[in-house]
Amino acid sequence: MSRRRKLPASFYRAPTVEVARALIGKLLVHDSPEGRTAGRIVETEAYLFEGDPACHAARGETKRNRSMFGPAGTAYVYLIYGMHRCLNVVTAEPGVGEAVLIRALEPLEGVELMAARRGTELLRNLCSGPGKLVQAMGIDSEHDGVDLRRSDLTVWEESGSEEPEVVVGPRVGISVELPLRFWVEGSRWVSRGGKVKR
DNA sequence: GGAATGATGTACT
DNA sequence: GTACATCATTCCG
Repeated sequence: MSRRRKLPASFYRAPTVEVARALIGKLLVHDSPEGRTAGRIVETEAYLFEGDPACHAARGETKRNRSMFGPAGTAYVYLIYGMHRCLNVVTAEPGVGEAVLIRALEPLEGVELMAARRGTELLRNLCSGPGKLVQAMGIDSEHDGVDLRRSDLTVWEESGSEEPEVVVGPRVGISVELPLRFWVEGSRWVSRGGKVKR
């Protein structure tokens, strides 16, 4: 039987690319009044302050990206395309302005609650995209700026769980071609309908 | 004050 | 594969 341990603060302070890679296989858990939902992270993307124009923090601190400049282990939640929200994990030292976008989860707990929130029965459509997983997990703008170690939204690692095989490729929807996207090789839970390009 | 834009998802061909 | 819904933030004037 595997045991769960909350990720220590030092985990998030590592270089952003390392954190993005290491977050694959970890567990995202949300305890909401409706119940608990949890999933295994299978896809992430790193956003760097240096040389990465696609990073929200690239042009300095604004009202929206304020939490990206907070301490490592802070959640950064923002609205995209006027209708979807995305969840990021702030990394590195405070003030650096780097983060990891959580792009897809393998649903583990509270699957029925996820399905109700998403309005679909199809398991593969619950968390296979940044906007989808935010909706399925019941995350909203209230979670922008919360501490992922001391709030209802937390990240865990499982002792004894096998290390997934992680592969790297270019990010999705970004014109800047950098190998900053990480996902589990062959996973059916990743975004883009599982059709991954390397 | 106003217009352009986007780290997406869904529906439809 | 392609169209488009929809709005907070950003940037320009």
